Amino acid sequence: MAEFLTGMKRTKMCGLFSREDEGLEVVSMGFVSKYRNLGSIIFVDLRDRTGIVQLAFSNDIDKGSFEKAQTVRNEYVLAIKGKVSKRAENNVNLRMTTGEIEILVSELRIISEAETPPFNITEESNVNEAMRLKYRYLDLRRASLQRLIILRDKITLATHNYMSSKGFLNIETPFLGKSTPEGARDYLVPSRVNLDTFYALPQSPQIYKQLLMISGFDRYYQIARCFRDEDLRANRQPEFTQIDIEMSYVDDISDVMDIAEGLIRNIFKESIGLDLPPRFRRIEYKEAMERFGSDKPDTRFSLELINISEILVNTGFGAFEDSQKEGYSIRAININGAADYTRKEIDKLSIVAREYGAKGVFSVAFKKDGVSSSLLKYIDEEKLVRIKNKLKVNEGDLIIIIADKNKIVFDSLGAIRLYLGKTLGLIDEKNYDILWVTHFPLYEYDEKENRLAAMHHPFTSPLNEDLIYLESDPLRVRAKAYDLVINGQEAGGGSIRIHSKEIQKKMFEIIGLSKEDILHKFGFFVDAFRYGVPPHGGLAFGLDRLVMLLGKTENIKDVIAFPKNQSAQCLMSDAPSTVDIKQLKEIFPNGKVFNE
RNA sequence: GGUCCGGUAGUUCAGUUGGUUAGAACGCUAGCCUGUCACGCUAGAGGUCGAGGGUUCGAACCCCUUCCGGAUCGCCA
Repeated sequence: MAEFLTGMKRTKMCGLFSREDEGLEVVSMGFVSKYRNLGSIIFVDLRDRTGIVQLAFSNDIDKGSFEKAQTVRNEYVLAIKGKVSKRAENNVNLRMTTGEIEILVSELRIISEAETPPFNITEESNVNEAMRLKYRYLDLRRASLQRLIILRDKITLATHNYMSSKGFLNIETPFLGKSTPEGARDYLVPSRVNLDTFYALPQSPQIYKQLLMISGFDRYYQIARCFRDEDLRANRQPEFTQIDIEMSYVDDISDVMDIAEGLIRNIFKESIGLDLPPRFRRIEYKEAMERFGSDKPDTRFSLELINISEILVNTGFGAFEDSQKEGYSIRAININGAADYTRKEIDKLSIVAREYGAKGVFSVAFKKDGVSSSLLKYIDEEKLVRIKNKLKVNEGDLIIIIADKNKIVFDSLGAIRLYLGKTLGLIDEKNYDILWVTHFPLYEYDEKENRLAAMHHPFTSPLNEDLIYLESDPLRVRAKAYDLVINGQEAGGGSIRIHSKEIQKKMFEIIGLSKEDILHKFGFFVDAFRYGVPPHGGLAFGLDRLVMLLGKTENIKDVIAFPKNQSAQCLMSDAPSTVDIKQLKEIFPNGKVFNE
């Protein structure tokens, strides 16, 4: 039978006991983490979120609690009264922070019994993720997960403190909003009061925060939940959290980046005690793509891409012929000391490349006894020397070449670079590599829709000096946009926004929105621009990704208390689920869900 | 939507050129044990081999279908 706490007040949490408590009468509470019955003495590891303390029960200390302790099992919830005692020297456990003491129990209350859990709640247990998600509340008892949830709290607290200290107001924006089907799919919520109409859950508070600037709040931030109905990944959930920031009277990207740097520095300091440099490196988008094949480069290792189009043009080799065309190129990386790679190892790189649309890779191995490559027929000695010089090749090196459209070359060679960085152990996992990527293109070409699309979002301001190309050569226009990249992951990004109604109108036109589209989707937003708009800008950090980076985990589920699985289901509560027909009839009384 | 990997005891896994009664570790139950901390020792319980169909004298193993999970590409303004 479960007992009550009545009269017992906890004096200290389990993991906080130390030698200084020796001799004190204490009250402690927690879960049974481990139970060791040695016959005439019983040890229990009592666990709470701060750690573990060892309890000792024996006839010599208290007969009643000793007998009761014999019925205790793992995961029981206990409350105990006892005396902190220093352990004999040969019984000290140096692996526990509380290992120098134990509590000799004089009163035991079994507050709650527990059935045997469906899996072992230990750090070593390596359990199927579906099982862990079904019993999420048990999985969360593990210290390694609690550590991440606690880290998340430190990060949000550091955020609130810093933003408040810089004069930013924490303002909430609606969950129930208007569907704006640019970009990701919206989660829709039917309205019962207004038949046949729908709210959409926000993909981000973007429009609201810009309206807050138009309202004159000047500096806003919010730790905001966002929703996107897209397919999931190891680092993507249908609902996720952003640290969302917007500020007025800014024009230059540095105005926002300075605040963001301060925030990130404060977060690192407060959460893991790490001092970051006073300035983060900056690299322009074009350079990031050319050197690393990525707009979120992992610069913890080199292995950079080199453009060799110029050398291999006019070789007469079919696969290289396109490289003369606009938007095509031939690029290579030099893998030091890899000349003796087997066919299989090179094939593996080819497979990586093909995932990103490349047809395959060409290799040139500079072996001791000569150069080996399927391209030798097409490359004469002079070209070979030029390649060697450009890629700084030494004997024993292997170069990998990809020729295709720029996007494919960057994506596939960039992926090979990352693959090699990981598998060859070129990455120092202890370090944090932080940099800004700036000067993104304002537009990209959407081949499927056959139109221009905003690379960031359609409220992003063009660079002043590129405004002249807005109509004549829009793909040449760069944006006042910036991404913060940490260890090759996009931690956050933002931009200076358009504050001119003329440019905003032009922007909508260029991405192919008709007058009706603009009115229907963004009418209220365009209206607001008629009544005075302070120049403004901001950015958003992915909170979940920040916790992942600082907590050194690769799985976003580890940093969210109750995450969804890859099919966007909650295996614990079984959401989403069908609903009662009564509920449906209230929302769709005519049985009409859509008309075409 | 495509591709790849996986599903055997409560958990993590082993197990096929198709052949008696499907194993191990941890966990669980019972007994013993006064210094354990991955306690130890002894004994025991526990399985529709994801599901359905097929091939075969015989299927965890081979074939087909299907369900479930994970990774990844597309997608994620």
